[in-house]
Amino acid sequence: MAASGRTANPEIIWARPERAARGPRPAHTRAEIAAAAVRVADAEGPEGVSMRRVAAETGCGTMSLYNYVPRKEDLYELMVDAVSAEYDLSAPPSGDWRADTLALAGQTRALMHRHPWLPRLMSPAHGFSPNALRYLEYFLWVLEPLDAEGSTKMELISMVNGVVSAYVVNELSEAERARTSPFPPGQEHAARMAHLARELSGGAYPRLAGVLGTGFAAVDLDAQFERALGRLLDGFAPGRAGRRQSVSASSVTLKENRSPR
Amino acid sequence: MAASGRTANPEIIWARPERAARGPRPAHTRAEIAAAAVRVADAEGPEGVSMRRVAAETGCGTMSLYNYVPRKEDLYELMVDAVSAEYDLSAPPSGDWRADTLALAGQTRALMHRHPWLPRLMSPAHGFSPNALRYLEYFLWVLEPLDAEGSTKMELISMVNGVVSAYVVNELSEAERARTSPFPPGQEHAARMAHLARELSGGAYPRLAGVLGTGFAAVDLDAQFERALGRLLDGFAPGRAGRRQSVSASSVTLKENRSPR
DNA sequence: ACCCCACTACGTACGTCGTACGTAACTAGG
DNA sequence: CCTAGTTACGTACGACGTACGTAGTGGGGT
Repeated sequence: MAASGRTANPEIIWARPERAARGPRPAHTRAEIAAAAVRVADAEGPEGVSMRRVAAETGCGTMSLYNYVPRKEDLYELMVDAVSAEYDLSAPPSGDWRADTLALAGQTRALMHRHPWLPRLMSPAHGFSPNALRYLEYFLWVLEPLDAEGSTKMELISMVNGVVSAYVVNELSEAERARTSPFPPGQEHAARMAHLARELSGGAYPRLAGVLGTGFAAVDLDAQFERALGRLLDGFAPGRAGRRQSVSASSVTLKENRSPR
Repeated sequence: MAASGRTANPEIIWARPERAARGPRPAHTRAEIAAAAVRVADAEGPEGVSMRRVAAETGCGTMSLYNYVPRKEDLYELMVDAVSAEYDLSAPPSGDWRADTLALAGQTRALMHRHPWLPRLMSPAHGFSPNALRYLEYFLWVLEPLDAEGSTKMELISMVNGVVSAYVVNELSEAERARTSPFPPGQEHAARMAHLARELSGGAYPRLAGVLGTGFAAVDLDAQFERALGRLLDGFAPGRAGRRQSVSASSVTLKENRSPR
């Protein structure tokens, strides 16, 4: 009969014990495999993370990996959890939830710079890994001085992480594209810019041409990041909590144009 | 000798003419192929979009696709541009940049609900497609009443799109996971919830347990979406433009912990 | 102490993917 | 009209995720 490891249980990987009660002791650990996968992704990008490659990096046969990781998607989950251990959550919150949140966001940004594959491999469903729980708990601790409902706090956390992720993806997009591109470095970007200049010179996009024409001379990315996030947090600051009534009147709700699919 | 279509030019697909000067007239158009790919992605998800599948849907041989699309990544670009044509940008801005921006964000959200693969396939590098330029131009038109620098406006656009994308990914994550999961519907989610409950009952995450324990009874997603975005826009509203000085003092900058890679 | 069997390790194999390349048919510019 | 550049597409290659079979291993029940 098939071994229990083969029967496809819809189990979360974190619910499955690392070591089975019976049988020989595994030659590797989850942490080892996660570290190997992270090493591969750091060095070769997320597209380099294949079961064969990670198995080779771990030092075991390809199919042996499936004893530790039932599906490749779970390997991603292991990877995200592994790098999430890099969060430094040792210092207790200062009491200034705004500053602490910005510091946390800064850590997330740094994490994503160290592991550029993180935004692509992270998914909202990864919220149950040990380090994700640790991170969430700490974030809620940071937000304790904030006078808001629990659901609002969770919303804030999601928004902050979403914004950080979006911001970093923008920051890294050119580098990522250059890394993936099969052409000499810079050539693709040059072709893009040439095309953009050609389009803008046609006069069909006057406002865009005006904005892009003035140039983006050496913006301070760190300052821009803080400014953008600070604006988001301002929206959560008490005292200005009220939604402006002029909004919901004119904005489009989704109900009327949701697809029937 | 190799045909020019084969030599790998780092050209942007939008810079390459749809119809070559010489040779027989192509049997299909870019729009046809993009529509076919969108049809496949809508019906089977982004992982169903293979060159073979799209070629079959288009009604041509697999390798004939490469006459229209040099690489698969360019097919993604075609798809994103194709659905971006669904934006209704006919009405001139009302003069209320805040309301108009929320309406635009609502359109983006609706678009992503109709095409759930959009957030995953969209990349910041897709900003040069015809419909992306049209969208950007319109957005800048909407923002004309806002007294801010061009770079700030571009920042706002990026942030809004980032937040909308992050929000929708969160909204759709459970449905997407159910669609991808090889297990009976709901079973995976149930297993996740059971695991979460088990973890929380251990007492290691008291704040998280408190927040999640109160339950999220039937939140109004539309209202939540508007509230979240409204908060973001509040940060851009003039009169409160100044960054709070307490911020940059205590927040973590990236310079000190950027990886040398 | 022993045995049994769940479990580990891993080689082989299948179907699918992106796409390089060769060839035949076709069509506009000289 | 010729001919060169282009379209159409079949074949083929290497890499992927992973189902499955088999051999070996070691801990719990007797």
